[in-house]
Amino acid sequence: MSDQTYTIGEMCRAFDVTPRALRFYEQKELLKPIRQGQHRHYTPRDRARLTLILRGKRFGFSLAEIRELLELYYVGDGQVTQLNATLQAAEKHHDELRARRDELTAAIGELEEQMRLVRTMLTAKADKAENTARAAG
Amino acid sequence: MSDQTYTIGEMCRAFDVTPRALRFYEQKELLKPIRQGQHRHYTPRDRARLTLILRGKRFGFSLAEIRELLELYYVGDGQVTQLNATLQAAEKHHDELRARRDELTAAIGELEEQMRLVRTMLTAKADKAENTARAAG
DNA sequence: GTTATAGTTGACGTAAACGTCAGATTCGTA
DNA sequence: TACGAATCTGACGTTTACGTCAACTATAAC
Repeated sequence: MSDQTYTIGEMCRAFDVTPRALRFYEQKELLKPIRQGQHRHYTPRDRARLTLILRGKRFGFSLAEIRELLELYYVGDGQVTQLNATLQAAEKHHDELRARRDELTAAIGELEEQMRLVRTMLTAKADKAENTARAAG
Repeated sequence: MSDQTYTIGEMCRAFDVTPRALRFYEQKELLKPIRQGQHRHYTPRDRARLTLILRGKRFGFSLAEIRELLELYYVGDGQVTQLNATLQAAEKHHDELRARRDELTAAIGELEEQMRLVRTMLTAKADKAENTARAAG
Protein backbone atom coordinates (compact mmCIF):
# COMPACT_ATOMS: atom_id res chain seq x y z
CA MET A 1 0.00 0.00 0.00
CA SER A 2 0.97 3.61 -0.32
CA ASP A 3 0.13 4.53 3.26
CA GLN A 4 3.64 3.57 4.16
CA THR A 5 5.36 5.98 6.50
CA TYR A 6 8.86 7.38 6.24
CA THR A 7 11.33 8.15 8.99
CA ILE A 8 12.79 11.60 9.15
CA GLY A 9 16.03 10.36 7.61
CA GLU A 10 14.21 8.82 4.68
CA MET A 11 12.31 12.04 4.16
CA CYS A 12 15.52 14.02 4.17
CA ARG A 13 17.08 11.79 1.54
CA ALA A 14 13.93 11.73 -0.58
CA PHE A 15 13.39 15.49 -0.61
CA ASP A 16 16.90 16.76 0.00
CA VAL A 17 16.09 18.72 3.13
CA THR A 18 17.54 18.67 6.63
CA PRO A 19 15.88 17.21 9.74
CA ARG A 20 15.92 20.68 11.21
CA ALA A 21 13.84 21.99 8.33
CA LEU A 22 11.25 19.22 8.74
CA ARG A 23 10.96 19.84 12.47
CA PHE A 24 10.67 23.53 11.76
CA TYR A 25 7.82 22.96 9.31
CA GLU A 26 6.13 20.80 11.92
CA GLN A 27 6.46 23.52 14.52
CA LYS A 28 4.86 25.91 12.06
CA GLU A 29 2.06 23.37 11.56
CA LEU A 30 2.81 22.69 7.93
CA LEU A 31 3.46 19.00 8.65
CA LYS A 32 1.98 16.68 11.24
CA PRO A 33 3.82 13.36 11.23
CA ILE A 34 2.51 10.54 13.42
CA ARG A 35 4.30 10.24 16.71
CA GLN A 36 5.35 6.86 18.10
CA GLY A 37 6.91 7.80 21.38
CA GLN A 38 9.41 10.45 20.44
CA HIS A 39 9.95 9.40 16.86
CA ARG A 40 8.22 10.85 13.84
CA HIS A 41 6.58 8.90 11.05
CA TYR A 42 5.74 10.79 7.90
CA THR A 43 2.62 9.73 6.01
CA PRO A 44 1.89 10.05 2.28
CA ARG A 45 -0.10 13.12 3.20
CA ASP A 46 2.99 14.65 4.76
CA ARG A 47 4.95 13.85 1.63
CA ALA A 48 2.36 15.48 -0.59
CA ARG A 49 2.37 18.52 1.64
CA LEU A 50 6.15 18.71 1.64
CA THR A 51 6.10 18.68 -2.14
CA LEU A 52 3.80 21.68 -2.07
CA ILE A 53 5.89 23.39 0.60
CA LEU A 54 9.08 23.11 -1.41
CA ARG A 55 7.35 24.27 -4.55
CA GLY A 56 5.91 27.24 -2.69
CA LYS A 57 9.38 28.12 -1.50
CA ARG A 58 10.73 28.03 -5.02
CA PHE A 59 8.01 30.50 -5.94
CA GLY A 60 9.17 32.77 -3.18
CA PHE A 61 6.22 32.36 -0.85
CA SER A 62 6.72 32.60 2.88
CA LEU A 63 5.90 29.62 5.06
CA ALA A 64 2.89 31.52 6.37
CA GLU A 65 1.57 31.96 2.84
CA ILE A 66 2.32 28.35 2.03
CA ARG A 67 0.36 27.30 5.08
CA GLU A 68 -2.64 29.17 3.74
CA LEU A 69 -2.22 27.55 0.37
CA LEU A 70 -1.99 24.11 1.97
CA GLU A 71 -5.33 24.66 3.66
CA LEU A 72 -6.90 24.96 0.22
CA TYR A 73 -6.05 21.34 -0.38
CA TYR A 74 -7.21 18.76 2.21
CA VAL A 75 -10.59 20.38 2.53
CA GLY A 76 -12.41 17.63 4.34
CA ASP A 77 -16.18 17.57 4.40
CA GLY A 78 -16.99 20.95 5.86
CA GLN A 79 -20.01 23.22 5.98
CA VAL A 80 -21.20 25.10 2.91
CA THR A 81 -20.02 28.40 4.39
CA GLN A 82 -16.64 26.83 5.04
CA LEU A 83 -16.40 25.51 1.50
CA ASN A 84 -17.36 28.86 0.06
CA ALA A 85 -14.66 30.53 2.12
CA THR A 86 -12.14 28.01 0.83
CA LEU A 87 -13.23 28.68 -2.71
CA GLN A 88 -12.86 32.41 -2.25
CA ALA A 89 -9.38 32.03 -0.83
CA ALA A 90 -8.48 29.70 -3.67
CA GLU A 91 -9.64 32.25 -6.22
CA LYS A 92 -7.51 34.90 -4.59
CA HIS A 93 -4.45 32.69 -4.79
CA HIS A 94 -5.37 31.67 -8.31
CA ASP A 95 -5.39 35.29 -9.42
CA GLU A 96 -2.07 35.93 -7.77
CA LEU A 97 -0.43 32.91 -9.34
CA ARG A 98 -1.63 33.92 -12.77
CA ALA A 99 -0.45 37.49 -12.30
CA ARG A 100 2.93 36.14 -11.31
CA ARG A 101 3.08 33.93 -14.33
CA ASP A 102 2.23 36.82 -16.63
CA GLU A 103 4.98 38.86 -15.07
CA LEU A 104 7.38 35.96 -15.49
CA THR A 105 6.42 35.65 -19.12
CA ALA A 106 7.15 39.32 -19.63
CA ALA A 107 10.49 39.01 -17.85
CA ILE A 108 11.44 36.05 -20.01
CA GLY A 109 10.59 38.03 -23.12
CA GLU A 110 12.75 40.94 -22.00
CA LEU A 111 15.64 38.66 -21.23
CA GLU A 112 15.33 37.08 -24.67
CA GLU A 113 15.40 40.51 -26.23
CA GLN A 114 18.50 41.32 -24.29
CA MET A 115 20.12 38.09 -25.44
CA ARG A 116 19.36 38.94 -29.05
CA LEU A 117 21.03 42.29 -28.51
CA VAL A 118 24.18 40.72 -27.10
CA ARG A 119 24.25 38.21 -29.96
CA THR A 120 24.02 41.07 -32.43
CA MET A 121 26.96 42.77 -30.76
CA LEU A 122 28.93 39.54 -30.99
CA THR A 123 28.31 38.99 -34.69
CA ALA A 124 29.13 42.63 -35.34
CA LYS A 125 32.45 42.17 -33.62
CA ALA A 126 33.04 38.92 -35.51
CA ASP A 127 32.40 40.66 -38.85
CA LYS A 128 34.70 43.48 -37.97
CA ALA A 129 37.45 41.05 -36.99
CA GLU A 130 37.01 39.22 -40.28
CA ASN A 131 37.22 42.42 -42.28
CA THR A 132 40.34 43.45 -40.43
CA ALA A 133 41.91 40.08 -41.14
CA ARG A 134 41.01 40.31 -44.81
CA ALA A 135 42.41 43.83 -45.08
CA ALA A 136 45.64 42.65 -43.49
CA GLY A 137 45.81 39.49 -45.62
CA MET B 1 14.42 64.94 -21.61
CA SER B 2 14.06 61.78 -19.66
CA ASP B 3 17.45 62.06 -17.98
CA GLN B 4 15.70 63.86 -15.21
CA THR B 5 16.77 62.76 -11.75
CA TYR B 6 14.58 61.99 -8.76
CA THR B 7 15.22 62.68 -5.10
CA ILE B 8 14.97 59.81 -2.70
CA GLY B 9 11.54 60.95 -1.57
CA GLU B 10 10.25 61.04 -5.12
CA MET B 11 11.59 57.56 -5.70
CA CYS B 12 9.87 56.29 -2.59
CA ARG B 13 6.55 57.69 -3.68
CA ALA B 14 6.93 56.47 -7.25
CA PHE B 15 7.88 52.91 -6.34
CA ASP B 16 6.31 52.56 -2.92
CA VAL B 17 9.51 51.72 -1.10
CA THR B 18 11.21 53.24 1.95
CA PRO B 19 14.37 55.38 1.93
CA ARG B 20 16.02 52.70 4.00
CA ALA B 21 15.41 50.12 1.30
CA LEU B 22 16.90 52.38 -1.40
CA ARG B 23 20.00 53.04 0.69
CA PHE B 24 20.26 49.36 1.37
CA TYR B 25 20.15 48.55 -2.33
CA GLU B 26 22.83 51.15 -2.89
CA GLN B 27 25.02 49.62 -0.22
CA LYS B 28 24.59 46.28 -1.96
CA GLU B 29 25.57 47.95 -5.24
CA LEU B 30 22.24 47.44 -6.95
CA LEU B 31 21.76 51.19 -7.37
CA LYS B 32 24.28 53.99 -7.86
CA PRO B 33 22.54 57.35 -7.65
CA ILE B 34 24.53 60.49 -8.41
CA ARG B 35 25.81 62.27 -5.34
CA GLN B 36 25.60 66.03 -5.01
CA GLY B 37 27.29 66.59 -1.71
CA GLN B 38 25.45 64.28 0.61
CA HIS B 39 22.24 64.07 -1.34
CA ARG B 40 21.30 61.34 -3.78
CA HIS B 41 19.90 61.87 -7.26
CA TYR B 42 18.37 58.87 -8.96
CA THR B 43 18.77 58.65 -12.73
CA PRO B 44 16.48 56.92 -15.24
CA ARG B 45 18.95 54.07 -15.16
CA ASP B 46 18.42 53.73 -11.42
CA ARG B 47 14.69 53.72 -11.98
CA ALA B 48 14.94 51.00 -14.59
CA ARG B 49 17.10 48.98 -12.26
CA LEU B 50 14.73 49.47 -9.35
CA THR B 51 11.90 48.16 -11.51
CA LEU B 52 13.93 45.02 -12.15
CA ILE B 53 14.88 44.75 -8.49
CA LEU B 54 11.29 44.85 -7.31
CA ARG B 55 10.22 42.39 -9.93
CA GLY B 56 13.02 40.06 -8.94
CA LYS B 57 11.88 40.28 -5.36
CA ARG B 58 8.34 39.33 -6.35
CA PHE B 59 9.80 36.28 -8.03
CA GLY B 60 11.51 35.34 -4.81
CA PHE B 61 15.08 36.04 -5.88
CA SER B 62 17.59 37.21 -3.31
CA LEU B 63 19.26 40.58 -3.77
CA ALA B 64 22.48 38.75 -4.62
CA GLU B 65 20.74 36.89 -7.43
CA ILE B 66 19.06 40.06 -8.60
CA ARG B 67 22.42 41.74 -8.75
CA GLU B 68 23.63 39.03 -11.10
CA LEU B 69 20.55 39.45 -13.23
CA LEU B 70 21.05 43.20 -13.37
CA GLU B 71 24.52 42.69 -14.77
CA LEU B 72 22.98 40.96 -17.77
CA TYR B 73 21.39 44.24 -18.73
CA TYR B 74 23.67 47.28 -19.08
CA VAL B 75 26.32 45.31 -20.86
CA GLY B 76 28.42 48.14 -22.21
CA ASP B 77 30.84 47.58 -25.05
CA GLY B 78 33.01 44.81 -23.69
CA GLN B 79 35.36 42.23 -25.11
CA VAL B 80 34.09 39.24 -27.04
CA THR B 81 35.00 36.92 -24.16
CA GLN B 82 33.09 39.18 -21.81
CA LEU B 83 30.04 39.22 -24.07
CA ASN B 84 30.12 35.47 -24.41
CA ALA B 85 30.23 35.09 -20.65
CA THR B 86 27.26 37.42 -20.34
CA LEU B 87 25.39 35.40 -22.90
CA GLN B 88 26.09 32.18 -21.06
CA ALA B 89 24.91 33.62 -17.77
CA ALA B 90 21.82 34.96 -19.48
CA GLU B 91 21.04 31.54 -20.90
CA LYS B 92 21.34 30.01 -17.46
CA HIS B 93 18.89 32.53 -16.05
CA HIS B 94 16.65 32.10 -19.05
CA ASP B 95 16.44 28.36 -18.44
CA GLU B 96 15.67 28.90 -14.79
CA LEU B 97 12.96 31.43 -15.47
CA ARG B 98 11.30 29.13 -17.96
CA ALA B 99 11.48 26.19 -15.58
CA ARG B 100 9.87 28.33 -12.95
CA ARG B 101 7.11 29.38 -15.29
CA ASP B 102 6.41 25.77 -16.23
CA GLU B 103 6.18 24.85 -12.59
CA LEU B 104 3.87 27.79 -12.00
CA THR B 105 1.67 26.70 -14.85
CA ALA B 106 1.45 23.23 -13.35
CA ALA B 107 0.62 24.66 -9.93
CA ILE B 108 -2.11 26.82 -11.43
CA GLY B 109 -3.58 23.77 -13.13
CA GLU B 110 -3.62 21.83 -9.90
CA LEU B 111 -5.25 24.67 -8.04
CA GLU B 112 -7.92 24.89 -10.73
CA GLU B 113 -8.54 21.19 -10.38
CA GLN B 114 -8.90 21.61 -6.65
CA MET B 115 -11.35 24.47 -7.18
CA ARG B 116 -13.46 22.30 -9.47
CA LEU B 117 -13.51 19.66 -6.76
CA VAL B 118 -14.71 22.11 -4.12
CA ARG B 119 -17.35 23.44 -6.51
CA THR B 120 -18.56 19.90 -7.09
CA MET B 121 -18.86 19.38 -3.36
CA LEU B 122 -20.85 22.60 -3.07
CA THR B 123 -23.34 21.71 -5.78
CA ALA B 124 -23.70 18.23 -4.27
CA LYS B 125 -24.57 19.80 -0.96
CA ALA B 126 -26.97 22.21 -2.63
CA ASP B 127 -28.77 19.32 -4.39
CA LYS B 128 -29.02 17.39 -1.18
CA ALA B 129 -30.48 20.38 0.65
CA GLU B 130 -33.07 20.82 -2.12
CA ASN B 131 -34.09 17.18 -1.96
CA THR B 132 -34.42 17.36 1.79
CA ALA B 133 -36.62 20.42 1.47
CA ARG B 134 -38.79 18.74 -1.14
CA ALA B 135 -39.18 15.60 0.96
CA ALA B 136 -40.25 17.72 3.90
CA GLY B 137 -42.62 19.82 1.80
C1' DG C 1 17.64 84.38 11.48
C1' DT C 2 14.89 80.78 12.57
C1' DT C 3 11.77 77.31 11.46
C1' DA C 4 9.87 73.52 8.90
C1' DT C 5 10.98 69.99 5.63
C1' DA C 6 13.80 66.75 3.36
C1' DG C 7 17.81 64.23 3.59
C1' DT C 8 22.21 62.10 5.75
C1' DT C 9 25.05 58.73 8.43
C1' DG C 10 25.66 55.43 12.04
C1' DA C 11 24.03 51.96 14.93
C1' DC C 12 21.09 48.80 17.02
C1' DG C 13 16.72 45.92 16.52
C1' DT C 14 13.81 42.44 14.19
C1' DA C 15 11.33 38.64 11.63
C1' DA C 16 11.91 34.61 8.84
C1' DA C 17 14.05 30.31 8.06
C1' DC C 18 16.73 27.60 9.26
C1' DG C 19 22.11 25.94 11.02
C1' DT C 20 24.57 24.11 14.64
C1' DC C 21 25.81 22.49 18.61
C1' DA C 22 24.98 19.74 23.32
C1' DG C 23 23.14 16.19 25.86
C1' DA C 24 19.63 12.59 26.40
C1' DT C 25 17.13 8.60 24.24
C1' DT C 26 15.96 4.74 21.48
C1' DC C 27 16.60 0.78 18.60
C1' DG C 28 18.57 -2.96 15.94
C1' DT C 29 22.35 -5.95 16.37
C1' DA C 30 26.50 -8.43 17.67
C1' DT D 1 24.01 -6.20 27.28
C1' DA D 2 26.94 -3.18 25.24
C1' DC D 3 27.53 -0.48 21.07
C1' DG D 4 26.81 2.34 17.07
C1' DA D 5 23.38 4.68 14.24
C1' DA D 6 19.46 7.35 14.22
C1' DT D 7 16.52 10.44 16.54
C1' DC D 8 14.98 13.55 20.09
C1' DT D 9 14.57 18.19 22.59
C1' DG D 10 16.28 22.58 23.87
C1' DA D 11 18.85 26.57 22.99
C1' DC D 12 21.78 29.76 20.95
C1' DG D 13 23.84 31.42 16.34
C1' DT D 14 23.41 33.18 11.49
C1' DT D 15 21.95 35.33 7.21
C1' DT D 16 18.90 38.30 4.61
C1' DA D 17 16.42 42.39 4.16
C1' DC D 18 15.26 45.71 5.88
C1' DG D 19 12.80 48.82 10.38
C1' DT D 20 13.69 52.18 13.67
C1' DC D 21 15.63 55.38 16.31
C1' DA D 22 19.17 59.31 17.22
C1' DA D 23 21.72 63.09 16.09
C1' DC D 24 23.30 66.07 12.40
C1' DT D 25 22.92 68.85 8.00
C1' DA D 26 21.11 71.33 4.11
C1' DT D 27 17.63 74.12 1.90
C1' DA D 28 13.56 76.76 1.07
C1' DA D 29 10.15 79.80 3.20
C1' DC D 30 8.79 83.20 6.13
